[in-house]
Amino acid sequence: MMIDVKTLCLGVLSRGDASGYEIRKEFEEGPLSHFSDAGFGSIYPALRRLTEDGHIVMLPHSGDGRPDKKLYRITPAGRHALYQALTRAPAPDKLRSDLMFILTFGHLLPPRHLDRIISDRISDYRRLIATMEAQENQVARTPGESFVEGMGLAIYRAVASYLEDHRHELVAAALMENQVAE
Amino acid sequence: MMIDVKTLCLGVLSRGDASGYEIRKEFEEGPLSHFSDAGFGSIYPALRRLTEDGHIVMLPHSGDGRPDKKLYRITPAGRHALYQALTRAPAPDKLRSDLMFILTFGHLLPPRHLDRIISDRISDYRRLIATMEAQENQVARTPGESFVEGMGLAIYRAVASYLEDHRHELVAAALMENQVAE
DNA sequence: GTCGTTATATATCGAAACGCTATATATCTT
DNA sequence: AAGATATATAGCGTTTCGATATATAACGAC
Repeated sequence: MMIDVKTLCLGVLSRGDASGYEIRKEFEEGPLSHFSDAGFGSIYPALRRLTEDGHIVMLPHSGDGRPDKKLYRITPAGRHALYQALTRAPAPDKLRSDLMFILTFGHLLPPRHLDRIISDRISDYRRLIATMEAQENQVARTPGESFVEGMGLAIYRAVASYLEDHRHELVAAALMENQVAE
Repeated sequence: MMIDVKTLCLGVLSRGDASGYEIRKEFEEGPLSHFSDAGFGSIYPALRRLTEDGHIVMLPHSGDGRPDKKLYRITPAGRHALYQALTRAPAPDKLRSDLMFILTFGHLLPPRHLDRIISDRISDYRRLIATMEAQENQVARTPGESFVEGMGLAIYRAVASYLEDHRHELVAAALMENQVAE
């Protein structure tokens, strides 16, 4: 059974107080962004449930900045719940990939479309890899964060390289299928 | 916006008639298993919606075997809907990984637990890679299927190799953290 | 200073999916 | 024959998704 959004939020809050919006930002840009995702529609209900569970508390308003901003802090009970989750056996990873689904039928598609989506995805990954490499020694990271950042990089490199090395095979199959159809 | 379970089912049915259970089996064992997943709780409602949409039809009972078995067939309208989805730009891939979440905090965990979950995951991947490699020339595949199978293999190899090459770094950090705590 | 744009911030909603359970039939093994 | 496993459909409460709504603060251009 996979780690749920409540636990993901506890993970973010274990590193410091945060608002719902800031937690969402962590999922988009922080160390968690490579392997987690959660939208507002799940974060806010999760924060409410965590508050009811006593795993987090909402801090009193600081009086400066945004009057509507709610800051949350993890409690000792929340740290314990997080630790329980971290010392359990991990569920298998789950990947959802439109690209791979589309490429399964790639030989049946217009070669131009096929070539475009592969090119675009290679560009996306190469850009992301360059950004991560540029940040590699600029950002303070824990050993764990460095480890998974490296792991994410290894995955992105493998995918980009595979697409670069093998794209011509699939595009050729699409061209041949195209000729057979004519 | 990601490809939904309806479209995934159309993809399976585009290769031949199938029951709900058989579609689920494709997500578990077939070419789709590396990058898609859908449980019965989403497949059956999706099949019902696809039937209402006119994208699939339920075949008359064959009279032999299971009396409760419902076989579905894709319609021309269903093929068109699938084609529309396949010629759209793919959404970014989404990975959910308990392992990477746990490893983010790995240096804070008991080194024995850490070592165990990494070892287990390496074994899982090495076993999966061996199975895929053994099947590589035994199973009839379309060019698209071969392409994404190779892509899946490249990812699994990258992850297994990274874990093998770098595990000692994280375990050492956990041991040091352990000593500091004592 | 004003106005428009962008960022920050919380919350909600309908639809879809998740994870599990229930029930039933067929097939296989002992 | 009995028990275990595989095949088969379906449902259910909970969670998540993806989008939208509303509001305030900050920023940039003029």
